[in-house]
Formats: sequence, structure tokens, C-alpha cells
Amino acid sequence: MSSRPTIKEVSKIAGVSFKTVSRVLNNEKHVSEETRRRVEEVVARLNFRPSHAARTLAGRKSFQVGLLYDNPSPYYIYHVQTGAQQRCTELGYRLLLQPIDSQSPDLVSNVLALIDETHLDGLILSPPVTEATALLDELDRRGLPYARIAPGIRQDAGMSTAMDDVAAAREMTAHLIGLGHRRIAMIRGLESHASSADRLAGYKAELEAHGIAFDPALVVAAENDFASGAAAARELLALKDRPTAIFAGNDDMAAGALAVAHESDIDVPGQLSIAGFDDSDLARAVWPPLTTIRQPVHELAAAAAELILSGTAPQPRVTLEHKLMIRASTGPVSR
Amino acid sequence: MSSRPTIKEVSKIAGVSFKTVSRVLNNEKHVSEETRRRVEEVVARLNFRPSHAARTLAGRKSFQVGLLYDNPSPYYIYHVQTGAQQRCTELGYRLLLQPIDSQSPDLVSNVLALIDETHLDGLILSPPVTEATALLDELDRRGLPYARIAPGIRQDAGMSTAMDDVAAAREMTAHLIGLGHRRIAMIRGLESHASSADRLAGYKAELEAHGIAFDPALVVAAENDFASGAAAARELLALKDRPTAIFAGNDDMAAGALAVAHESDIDVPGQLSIAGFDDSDLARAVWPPLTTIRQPVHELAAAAAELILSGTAPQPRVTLEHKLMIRASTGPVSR
DNA sequence: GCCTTATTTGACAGCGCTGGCAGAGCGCAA
DNA sequence: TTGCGCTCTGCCAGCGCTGTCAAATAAGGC
Repeated sequence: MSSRPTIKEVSKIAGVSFKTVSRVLNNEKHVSEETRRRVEEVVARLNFRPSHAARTLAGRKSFQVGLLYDNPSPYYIYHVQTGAQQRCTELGYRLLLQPIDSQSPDLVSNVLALIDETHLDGLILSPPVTEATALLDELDRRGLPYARIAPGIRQDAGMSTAMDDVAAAREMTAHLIGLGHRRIAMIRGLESHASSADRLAGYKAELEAHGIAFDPALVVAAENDFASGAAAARELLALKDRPTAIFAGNDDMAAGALAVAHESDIDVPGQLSIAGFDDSDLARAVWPPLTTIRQPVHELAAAAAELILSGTAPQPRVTLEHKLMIRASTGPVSR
Repeated sequence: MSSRPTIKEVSKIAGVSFKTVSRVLNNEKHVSEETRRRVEEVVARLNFRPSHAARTLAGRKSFQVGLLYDNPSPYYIYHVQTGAQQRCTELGYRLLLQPIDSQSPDLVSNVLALIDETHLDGLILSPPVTEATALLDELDRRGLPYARIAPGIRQDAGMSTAMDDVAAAREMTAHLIGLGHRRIAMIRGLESHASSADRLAGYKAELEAHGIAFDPALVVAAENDFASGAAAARELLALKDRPTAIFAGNDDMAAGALAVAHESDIDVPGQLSIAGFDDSDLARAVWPPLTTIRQPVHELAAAAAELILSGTAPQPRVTLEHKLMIRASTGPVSR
């Protein structure tokens, strides 16, 4: 194995002290242009890469940020990852992706272990890890910077990025009402995800704004996945007074509802409109493609990374825009 | 920020030299039972976690493995990640997830930078990074252990895990032939993915085994995603002598074909059978659910991690089983 | 009981880098 | 001319561990 060059070898060839090389690598000032050029030339020629471990050990920064997640949706995770990773890379940091069980009693100690072992400079929390109060308290106590994506609690504390779930759910509900629907059902997602409650609240608020009575029988709980969405839809469609539209708390559950409609030979959107939430790849892969809310997951994650890394954040709370995506799964109510 | 304890503080409290603590942490022998217990007790009490950076710098191992990927499918990536991560964690290693552009001219230098910076102990390559010969050469030159998942080239060199794409495609083709289909089309995936060619080869071989003439007009290239799969299906369905079945190289493309069938009011499987490959979540989320091949992605990644980490691998090449999943998207040919 | 060998522990250097500080060289005001 | 402040550079300690080697102790053989 060809042993990698060290900062000392670089300095020897460049004819300077190794501290000067360190200065060049860290872009410190007080290095003459000429010296800098010379060092950089040698660095490039030797293909020198500073040891991350040594920098971490000697300095007080590790240039590493952790991303904690515990979300079963591959699509969501993928976009959170790429969004955060992209911005971290741009800012010269490495992102450590860390799946974790947010329900585990060892959550706090597991995360602290990660922090201590890797000397993390900051942490990005995605739902539902965002709601682990014991963890938040401990991070605050340590003074470790962290940003939360779509937190459901303590929204005014610390750094966070979010979209307006209530407003988005209102928009979707308004869209359905505008199509003539009056019996609009909701499949709500997991209690542990704060956005589920917000989406339900938006749905209720918009019904009320239009003078449509809220009917608890039209709200069924599910677990954010296809199968439970399908089960919920079956329940709804067995109702005597069937809904003419179903608004699901995410696309997976909407896809489940859509499959049930197909299997029951119910035409979508002719006899039943179905709407989702998230605009995941799935929304465009099913037939008919789902009307849904585009959630800017990638951007939310990138913004969270930026909050942590760009030092003094102007505003600790960033809200990003969603967008109603109208596709073929919703249509005018039939009479 | 509460400063983390170091090995020296542990040793002071336990009343031993700090080297002895190091021995306990690394599970070395030649430590008396009593000493070990005492040290472990202090470690637990102080919640001591050894600094990863210091271990890496002082020792010759970093206990880190990299996973390189460049695949646009969230499902695939997600399962590769979780499979590899799980096994790495079990074996006491950290997994560094590294998305990378496999087509970039800087691929090799980017990967070498990663290796040098983080002192990686090994590397897992997933398709299509598996085919980057310049990278493989450089890794060989350095003697860095690496394992490839589903490599398309140099299959007998180095460590790798794979499934039998040819056999799987034959099984699927045989399934369709068994249903009475004779005009079976194939939507083939990206050239850069070796498995695409294998799946095509299996399809051809099975046709031949049944004495069915291969018709090049029935093979259309696409790019592994929904949109290109839909386009390919449109092309196939516009043929004068339409196929009665379409076998797509992955589930995304099959979903695209399925959407085209819906949009053209072609009943699936009544008038057209559609089959996919991978058994991603998508296969169960569309209607009708896709007949497909279950690819053991999670297990392939876990096995790759194990090959690298378990030292002397008994067999450097691991083949895992696939499974034909028959669902509702394929049925007997109509006459 | 004395020597040999195995087991258990400690002392110390050093991994590759950053932080702190001192020193050299220079320009400029007094 | 002296002194002050600036820019640039080098020296050295030390981050928290592991590797190496030697020393101390226990165990076994005759």
C-alpha cells in the first residue's frame, strides 16, 4: 500500500515549515502569495490530502455533521440525504448519515456516543427524531448546534426548517371543495409525526371556512404506509354514506386507497377523487397520477445544513414553500 | 460544553495505567478478569467513549468502510444502505455513505481523496460504480479491500456479491410463456448497468429454449425510470403486431408501461401482461400489483460488508437467491 | 528452592495535524 | 535614529489514543 504523503513531506519539498503548509490548507491569512502558490503546487503534485483524523484530533472542529433519521419512507430519506449532503459538501463538511431508533430507550445515549466518538460539529434531526425531548434537552445542555426539519414541538426553540402543513392541507381541501365535493374523507397518518396533526387541522379548518360540518366518521387513522392506507380506504368505502373524495396524509396511503378503488371497480376520479401529500415519486408512478402537495424535502434538508454551518443564522426558523400539484386523481364530483 | 472524559481519566479512577484501559477497550487478552471488570465499570459510569479520531490516528485501522453509489433509484439505495449499515454496525464498524458521480472524469481522484482523508479500511461498490475499471485498478494497486455488489465485469476478480440475473430473467420469461404468451416484448434498461444485458440475455435464452423466434422489434431500450419505460411501452403498443406481454428490466419502467396501458384503456392483465424486476415497494403500490423478481438487495449489501470485514473470506464470490413474485399484472393470454 | 516460561502491567514514543507563541523582517511615524 | 505595529514564518506542545518493548509478577518444572 503506497503510504500517503504527510504535511511534513509537503513542507520539505516546498521548502517551508510544516506549519506554513497547514496555514495554506486552512486558508489562513498571513501567508505571502508566492509561498501559497508554491505550497499549493506541491500539494497538487503529490496529491496530498490532509488526514481527517489528525485535523479532528488536533483542532477543535471535526468538519462533520450528523444526520439522524428514523423514517420508513425510502423516498423521504433519500431526498433528505441528498439535500443535506449537497449543501454540506459545498461548505466543506462531511455528512454522517445515521439511522436510529427514535423509540429506543437508549436513544439519547446512542446519539451521545455518536457525538463523542466522532466529535460531531452539529446535528440535523429529521422527523420523528425531532420530537425526542430528552435528546433535545441533552443537546441543549451540551451546547451542540442542531437544526430540526419539520419539528412538531418547541417550534420556536432553536434552528429549524419547515413547510406550512396546515396551509397546504387547507389548499388541498379547498381544491376538493372547489370541485364540488362535500363529503371529503381524511386518512390521517401516524400520531408520532407532528405533521399528521397539522394536516388534519388544515383539513378541518378549511371545511369550517366553507361551512361544511366536520364528520368524525370520515377521519380514519393509518400508519403512513400503503397497506394501512388501503385498510383505511376500505373502511371509508364501506360507509353507508360514502365520501366522494379521500384526502390521504401522504402519497403511500393515497396509493393504498387508489388500489382499493381499482379493486372495487370504482372509477377514479369519476366516482371518487383521491389526493395525497408529499409528491413522492410514487405520486407519478400510479394510475391515475395523484393530485398531491409537493413538499420541498430536498430544500428543507439543505436549509437545515446551512443553518448549522453558516454560523450566525439570520433567522433561526426557515419556512419553505409547498405547491399544490393537480393531477388526474381528483376531478369534479359526479351526481 | 461538558468536556468528554479521556482514557487517562478513566485509568486514574480505575487505578491502572491508561494503556490497560486501552487493552480493555480493544478486547485484548492478557488482562486479568478483575482488572477488566474494574475498568469496564468505570467506563460505564463515566459514559466514556473512545475518540474515533485518536484511534484512527494512532492505530492502523479506522473502523470505517465506505459505500459508493450512483443510482437514481431511492428504493435501491435505501436497501443497499440499510443492508450494509446493519452488518457494519454489528461488526463494530462505521459506514460512510458516499454518493458519487460515476461518470465524472474525477471519479478516481475523488475516491482516493475520500480514502486518504478518512483512512478507510474498505470500500463497498454498488452498480454502476462497480464498472469503473480505472477505479478498480487503482484500488488494486493500493491493496485496499473492496467488495462489489452485482458487478458486470471482472466477475471473477476480487470480492463480490450478486444474484443470477440471467436465470431470473429466464424464469420470468418462462412464466410468461407458460401463460401462453408468444409475442413477449422486453424493455431493457441502461447499458451502463451490467444487469440490463444479463436480463436481456436470459430473456433471449428462454425464448430460444422454447423455440420462439427472437424478434428485435420487440426489444426497446429505456433508462431505468418511469418516463422512459412509458415511452418504450408506447412504442411497443403502436406496433402493428402488438405484443401480448411486456417484460420490463425493472419495476419503474414496468410502472411506466402500466400507466400507458391504463391511459390507452388496455386491460392488464386481460389484454396485456406486464412484468417488472426488483420487487421494489413500487411493485406493490401500483394497480394491478406487478409480477416481478425479488432481488435481495438488502442481503447483497450485507454480504458485501461481511466479505470485507470478516477477514479471510471463504469464498470471494457470494451468490444469493432471487424469487419470482407472481402478482396480478400477468395472466393468461387472451385469444 | 531456583530457574524458566507465561501472564499481566506500565513507560514511552509517536500517529498527522492545529493552536499558541516567539521571532524575523519591513514600513512608517516621531 | 528609535520604536511601534504590521506581515510573514518557524518552533514546539499536545490532541487521545495504539504499538512496541521492557518490567513486574505469577505459575510451572526439576
